[in-house]
Amino acid sequence: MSQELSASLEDYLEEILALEQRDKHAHVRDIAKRLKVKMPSVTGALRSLAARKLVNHRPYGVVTLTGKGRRVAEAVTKRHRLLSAFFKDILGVDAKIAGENACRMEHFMDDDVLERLASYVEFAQKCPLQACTWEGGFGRFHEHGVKPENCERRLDEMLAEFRRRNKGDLKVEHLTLDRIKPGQKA
Amino acid sequence: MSQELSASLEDYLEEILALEQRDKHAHVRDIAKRLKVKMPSVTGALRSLAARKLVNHRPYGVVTLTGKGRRVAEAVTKRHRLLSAFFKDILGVDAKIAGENACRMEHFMDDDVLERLASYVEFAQKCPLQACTWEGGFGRFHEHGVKPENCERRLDEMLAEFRRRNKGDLKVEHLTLDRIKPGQKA
DNA sequence: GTATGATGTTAGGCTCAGCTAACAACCCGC
DNA sequence: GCGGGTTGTTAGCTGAGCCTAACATCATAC
Repeated sequence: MSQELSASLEDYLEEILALEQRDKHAHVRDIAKRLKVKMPSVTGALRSLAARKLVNHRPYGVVTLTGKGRRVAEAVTKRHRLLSAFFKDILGVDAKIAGENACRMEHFMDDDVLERLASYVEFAQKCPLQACTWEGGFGRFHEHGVKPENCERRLDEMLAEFRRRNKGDLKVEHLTLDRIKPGQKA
Repeated sequence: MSQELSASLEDYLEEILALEQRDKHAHVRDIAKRLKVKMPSVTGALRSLAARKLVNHRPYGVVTLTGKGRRVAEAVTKRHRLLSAFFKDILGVDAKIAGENACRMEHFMDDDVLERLASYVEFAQKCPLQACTWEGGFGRFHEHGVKPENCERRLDEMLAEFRRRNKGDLKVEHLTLDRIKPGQKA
C-alpha cells in the first residue's frame, strides 16, 4: 500500500497541506481550483489517497491529512521550496518561472540529491563569500563570462567584502603562502 | 502537430539519438532494451513520433531521426548532461544516482533555467576559485557546516591556491580596502 | 420548511503509455 | 529454397488521470 506515489498524487497532498495550513482543512472545490483540475478529478484522487491512508475524507466532508499523509506532503513541500530557492536565489531565475519549474521537478529528486542540494543552497546563501549566488557574484560571471581577469577581480572584491564584514581584523598572516606545499590542491 | 512532447516520447528520441551515434541507426529491439519496455511499446511510440515527423521509420525498417527530431533529441540530451554534471561535479552525488535523477528531471526544465544552470556549471567548473564545487570546497562545507571559521579558512586557502596558480604575481594592492565605500555590497 | 444555488459525487468516456498473446516478416544455415 | 530463430507488428487489455453530463447533498434565504 505504501507504493511509490505518482507525481499527480504528490501534488494533491502538497496542495492539501497548504490549504490545511491556511484554513485548518481543505475543500474539494479549493483543491480543484488551485490545481487547475475539475472537481471530479479531485474526488477520484482523494479516493486513491484515502485508500493509501494518506488523507481523511468521507463523502461531502472536509479533507484533512493523516499523520502519514502530512509527512509525505511536508517532504514534497520541502523539495519544492528547495528547488525554487535554488533557481531563484542562486541561479537568479525569475520567481514565477522558478516556482513553476520547481513544481514540475519536485517529484523526481532522490533524497540523496535533496540532501546535497539543501546543503549547497545553505552554503551558498550563508557563506560570507557568497561567491556562487546570483547576487553575490555569479550574476556578473553570467553576464561577462568566466575569464581569469573576472575571477581575479572577483576574488579581490570578496576579500575586501570579507574584511569589511569582519571589521578589518582578518589576520594578514593567513594570506601568506607558507602553509601551501608543492602540488597541494586547495 | 508540434505540440508539447511527453516525457516518454522525449526519452525515446534521446535513446534513438544515442543508438544512432553508436550504430548509425536504431533498432526497435535495442530501443526497447535500453528503455526497459517491451517491443510493442516501442512500435507504438515510433508511430507517434513518425506522425510528428520526428523519426523516419517504415515497418520492419531501421529507425533514424529527422532533422527536427535530431534537434529535439539533442536538446533533451543537453538537459540530461547538464543536470547530471551539476549533481555529480558540483553536488558531489554518486554518478549513477546523478544520471538517474537527471533522466527523470530533464523533461521538466524551462529554457530559462537551463541557460542559467549551464552558465552556472561552467562558472563553477572553470572559475579558478572553484569554491562552489564539491571538489573545490563545497564538500568540506557539507561535512563541517557553514560557519564563519570555515569560510575564513576557506577564503585563506583559495587565496593561497590562486596565488600559487598565478605564480605569486597577484598584486598586493588589489587586496587593500581603499576601493570599498561604506555600505557597498560586494 | 422548502426552493435554490453552490458544492460534491457518480457514471461513463477519452488519451496515454504500458502490457501479453498471436501473428508476420526477415535472415541465415544448410 | 526452405525451416527455424530472431525481430517487429497487430490486436486487444489495463490503469492512471483527466474530462463532461447528470445526479445528489448541503446550506441558506425567505
